[in-house]
Amino acid sequence: MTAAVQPLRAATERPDSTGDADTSALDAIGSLARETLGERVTGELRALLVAGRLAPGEKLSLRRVAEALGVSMMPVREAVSRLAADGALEVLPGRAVRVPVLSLAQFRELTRLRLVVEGFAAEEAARQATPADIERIEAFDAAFRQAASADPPDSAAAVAANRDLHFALYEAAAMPSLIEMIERLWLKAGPILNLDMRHEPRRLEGGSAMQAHARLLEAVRRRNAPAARAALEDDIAAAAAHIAETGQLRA
Amino acid sequence: MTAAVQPLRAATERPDSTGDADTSALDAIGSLARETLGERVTGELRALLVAGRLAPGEKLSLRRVAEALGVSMMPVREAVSRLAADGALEVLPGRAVRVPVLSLAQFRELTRLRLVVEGFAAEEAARQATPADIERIEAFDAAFRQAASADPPDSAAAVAANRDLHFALYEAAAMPSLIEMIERLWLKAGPILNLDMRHEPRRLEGGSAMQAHARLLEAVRRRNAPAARAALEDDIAAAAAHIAETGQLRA
DNA sequence: TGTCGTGATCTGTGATCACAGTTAGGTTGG
DNA sequence: CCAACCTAACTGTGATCACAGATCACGACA
Repeated sequence: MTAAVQPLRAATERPDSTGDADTSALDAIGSLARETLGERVTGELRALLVAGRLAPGEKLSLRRVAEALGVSMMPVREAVSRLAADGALEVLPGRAVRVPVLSLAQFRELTRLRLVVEGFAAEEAARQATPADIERIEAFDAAFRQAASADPPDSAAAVAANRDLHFALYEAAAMPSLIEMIERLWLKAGPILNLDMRHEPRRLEGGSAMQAHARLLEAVRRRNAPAARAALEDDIAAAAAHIAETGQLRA
Repeated sequence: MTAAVQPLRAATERPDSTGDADTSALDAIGSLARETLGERVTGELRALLVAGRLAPGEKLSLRRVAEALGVSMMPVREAVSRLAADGALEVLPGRAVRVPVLSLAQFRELTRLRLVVEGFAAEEAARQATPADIERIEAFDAAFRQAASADPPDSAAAVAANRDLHFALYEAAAMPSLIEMIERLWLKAGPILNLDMRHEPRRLEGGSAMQAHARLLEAVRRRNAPAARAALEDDIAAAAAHIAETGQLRA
């Protein structure tokens, strides 16, 4: 019950070995600052959350997570503190820490904010995207199509590709704080959105996501900011509508 | 050098004594959850940051802050972790933790995001505001006018009233996650914005802020969402322009 | 058989200790 | 008089211990 948390691999591995293809070796030297254990745990939990690997309402135990990750309780406390500050986790007064269960109203608010913020990001991306940016987005789009069109659909790969696709778009806007904002929104909405996709991979077959992505890409290629926003809004709204209908949300 | 941090008052005071007039006694019992020490420290530091009491580049020492607040180092660590996760504080690799120094580009990005997000909040507030909401905003507006019109201007009071005015408006939108987003933005921009106002209270005399507030209030009273957005955008843009010209921002 | 009490076990929170790395200041050698 | 070294004090990070409170299961009583 307690978790899909797995041991952190190779504590000695170079922290900058995460394949950011566009960072030069020189930049890597500058940020040679070793990743702290707490940051590593935070990243691990964040990944689990946006991927929907941690279900809403699921309880986490600091000691359990610490043991599973092979570290002391201390870094886990730090990670949970950060995530709780973001609303990505919830720590009940005297109880345990758990993944928040969103009410329908909260989910609707989150969706409205995503429309505003990610819509703005899409506009800006359409204006600023370089050919290299567009190529990256196209690559993730292809990966998403493949995962979603498979039989049966590879939901885990689709979730990952969808995330990569969206953030490749947002990164094209070249606004770091904006990306942080969007990551926070995804952290909150991720558990329901992607848990659902994991449970009902058939949703992918409708193809509404693939269609929206196609329109989005075309708009970005033509530098049509309003069209990019519209396509992205459709993508978000379609997924949200499905969740609001079938998802398990609190009253 | 190290800080305007002051001891936490009355550790035994009831946490639910914050006057939420619209919560029934029964609900208050439910949320009797005592505020944790770490949360209290977080709140203290947040207040100092948005008020510009902590200057950009100023270094903080966990032990110093802990001693000043009369608590152990532990709660301070938690608070700093949270604020660092939000980008409101910055912890150098092997050095100390300090208030981030924004570059001009970062400040401009922050301003653009504020225009998008707070502009949306103003629109929504104009649509949803109740008479009670409007009264609260008017009260803070009056306080701001008084502080800004005094000779010499009471910059500290003006900063506080300005903050209260803006957040009273945003709270009228009744979107909790939206308010969290805006608080995060203020946390990042607060140090420069309000440090400057503290150093150059003459800026208040121009009256551009008061004028924008007046237009904002009038728009909200008439439920004119676009006008409210426009007025707020002018308010933000005017202050930002002043900072970008005279503020001390990194290249 | 149903219900309440009770203790063992778990929870997060806070404090204290230990440590490696950096910084700054003072001293010594040129 | 200047520069370089070197030591002492400080930094955040991580681990371990102690504690109050909540949960849950088991058992006794009605």
